[in-house]
Amino acid sequence: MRAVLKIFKALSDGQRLRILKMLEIRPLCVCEITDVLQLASSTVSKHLSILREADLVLDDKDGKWVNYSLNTSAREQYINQILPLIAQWLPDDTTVLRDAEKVQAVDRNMICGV
Amino acid sequence: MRAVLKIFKALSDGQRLRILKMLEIRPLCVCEITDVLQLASSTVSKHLSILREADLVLDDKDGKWVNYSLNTSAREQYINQILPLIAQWLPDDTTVLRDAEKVQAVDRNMICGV
DNA sequence: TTTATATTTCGCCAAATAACGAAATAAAGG
DNA sequence: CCTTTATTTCGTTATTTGGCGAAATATAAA
Repeated sequence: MRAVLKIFKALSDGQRLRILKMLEIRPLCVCEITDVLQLASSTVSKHLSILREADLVLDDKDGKWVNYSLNTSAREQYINQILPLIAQWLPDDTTVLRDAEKVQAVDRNMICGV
Repeated sequence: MRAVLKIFKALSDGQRLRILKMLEIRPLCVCEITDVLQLASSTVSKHLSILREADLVLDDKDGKWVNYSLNTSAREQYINQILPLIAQWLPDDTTVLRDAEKVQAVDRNMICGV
């Protein structure tokens, strides 16, 4: 039950849901997500660690950046079953749509280290 | 996003997950659930109201009892999609199994108003 | 009508959580 | 090596949440 609870707790926050919906578009680094959510980078980092601990996302180090992506082929069935559900949810949510536009436009070389 | 968040928040508590798994067996009244979870009835009532607000369960008044049941045919797709997932999860969880045994044995006429 | 029972609501307290900024860590580039 | 940049960790604070018991509500039974 611990694993399931970790997943639902990870999913029970608006900012983290927004992050997951953004990662459906493409992998993102912390500062790109920070730019969209308009939160402190330490806060975004914490959210991402909660998503990672729940196995919902993967982190790949790429030089000074850490790319986060959806864990679309997890060992756990929970993840494999719930991520597709979320992927088809909220297609018309205004916040999600606005975030998606921002993700399209964002370039880590421009926005990181302003 | 509010509706989805409400659902995930409702699912992100161990006691409420236990309640949902118990309701997979059969509808239950508050005092039956209270007997299994060993919490104050006011606490159980609060948990049930959170599950109801999320549309995960229905409440049917039956005399002095209120029967709670899974909302297996909800209007919202979220509920229709997530309840079947949960139904196939945690089949071997020791707490869930122990709760299930207790649900089989419990009789509201015996345990309510001890 | 009075009493008993089931449930909900309310007020309170302790623990968990989300947010921030500052400091620590790690890698890139001059 | 030294500086810059991206990220994480830590300490603090405000808010939320889960728990309880007492009081309120509603129905059944006597």
